[in-house]
Amino acid sequence: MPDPTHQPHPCGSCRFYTDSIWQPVASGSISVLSRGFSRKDLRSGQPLYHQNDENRGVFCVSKGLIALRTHHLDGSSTLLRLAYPGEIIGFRSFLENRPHRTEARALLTSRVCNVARRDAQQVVHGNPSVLTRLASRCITEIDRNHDRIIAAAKVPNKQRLVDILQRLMTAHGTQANDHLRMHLPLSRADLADLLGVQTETVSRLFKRIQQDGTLQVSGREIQMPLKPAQNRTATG
Amino acid sequence: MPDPTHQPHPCGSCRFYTDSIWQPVASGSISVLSRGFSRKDLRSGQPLYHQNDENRGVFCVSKGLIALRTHHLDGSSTLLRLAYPGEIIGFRSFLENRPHRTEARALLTSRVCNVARRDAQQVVHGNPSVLTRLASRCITEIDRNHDRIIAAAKVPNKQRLVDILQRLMTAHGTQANDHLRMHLPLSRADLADLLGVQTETVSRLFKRIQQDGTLQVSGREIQMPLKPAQNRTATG
DNA sequence: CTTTGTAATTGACTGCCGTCAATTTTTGGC
DNA sequence: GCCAAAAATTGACGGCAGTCAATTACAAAG
Repeated sequence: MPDPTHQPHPCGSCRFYTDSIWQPVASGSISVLSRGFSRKDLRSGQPLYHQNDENRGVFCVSKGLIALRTHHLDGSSTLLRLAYPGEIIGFRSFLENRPHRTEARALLTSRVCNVARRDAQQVVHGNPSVLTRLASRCITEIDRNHDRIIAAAKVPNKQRLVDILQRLMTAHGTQANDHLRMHLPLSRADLADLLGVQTETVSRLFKRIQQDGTLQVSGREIQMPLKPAQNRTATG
Repeated sequence: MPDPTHQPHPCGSCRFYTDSIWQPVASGSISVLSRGFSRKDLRSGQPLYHQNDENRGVFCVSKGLIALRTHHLDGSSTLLRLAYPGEIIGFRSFLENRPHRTEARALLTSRVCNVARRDAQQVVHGNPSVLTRLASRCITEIDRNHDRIIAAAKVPNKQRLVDILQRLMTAHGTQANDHLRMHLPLSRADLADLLGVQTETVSRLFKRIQQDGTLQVSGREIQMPLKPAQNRTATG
């Protein structure tokens, strides 16, 4: 921008700009935002932060897929959340000023935007609407968790696995002929941690799903018919 | 009123005052708070609000026990949360300006304080610290949900039931000799909804727990040894 | 005190999942 | 292309939970 008094909003060109937690913001805060703003590209498998790390601000997933995972004392872990593009992560430790309780790790080549902690705090203090939007994201997370608790209690594991795969397929699948294809970004162990079962069970679930004809699996390659014959869903 | 310029804080005499979301607040907001403030006593089984009801403000449990439950289309339900004294409820629909997604119902004779929606909104707008405290409660709820998701995946149902009973015992049990006693405020169906199992399973879990000697059950009367000898080996 | 409906328990049976163990397949480095 | 390590699958078996059904215990109303 030629005019330094009118810096562009760092999220201005993002496809999630309208839903950004950093928008709207007083014009004076734009420079603070820009100062703390940075992008980070992650390769698949690369960690963004570790459990117990100090918070370094709020992160926003711009591209890819991030797994939020807690490690337990017995060495096992639970995959608490898959963060899709447009979602923010690290907000709990940011708001509560505490270390991260989960590890964040890219499952795909990903891009994550960050506003450094101090600057983010300054923007929040100067713009109550940002806090309102942060609270809104917290509530979205609560709703997500409620859905998961309900699903764990009411939905058979087979269907829960299909639901996870469909969500992933929607976000990261590619259309080929009359099928959707995807290279599964999660290991069997990850899926097991997500479902709360053992990896052997995930293998058996895959076998049963495949026998139903819902989808075809070969290692991490997954293919499903375009018209979701499963479930409800209005077919044209 | 003796001195209208120095109204007392409506939560001032509450034992949870120091953790109140309505504190601290600008002195000018006290009168708004007081205007919207009300107490409500509930008998056991009495609903505070229903699923899909419009939000009427933020509620704070002062005494008793409130169950937050969602009803599903198939007629079943899930008990998403037990709200203990000091905790707030209804904050999601308040912050998001949407109908309640859960039903709130007293499981014990309870007292609930309320700040009416309009007045609560006014106080929030005038006092950013209130929003910070609300966000903090949201995060507490997220943490609770995470704990529950992890427990559902990692902890056997028998132990989960014991954990629930111990929490209830701590909050509502009475000491008698070397035992803690409690009249269970939840039905078997409620416990089943909380664990995500069937009522028959809850019955069988109770039988197994009793055989272990962890506690004694007779209908809704529960008794457990004062020294928490459960887990691991029996006491010598 | 009885009645009547609801809540809770018990039994029988089936099926899914955990566990242990043994392969087989895939992956990453050379 | 080969090798070692990791990931995934398969099999066998036991146990816990779901389901259906029947019975018993409890509680509110007359």
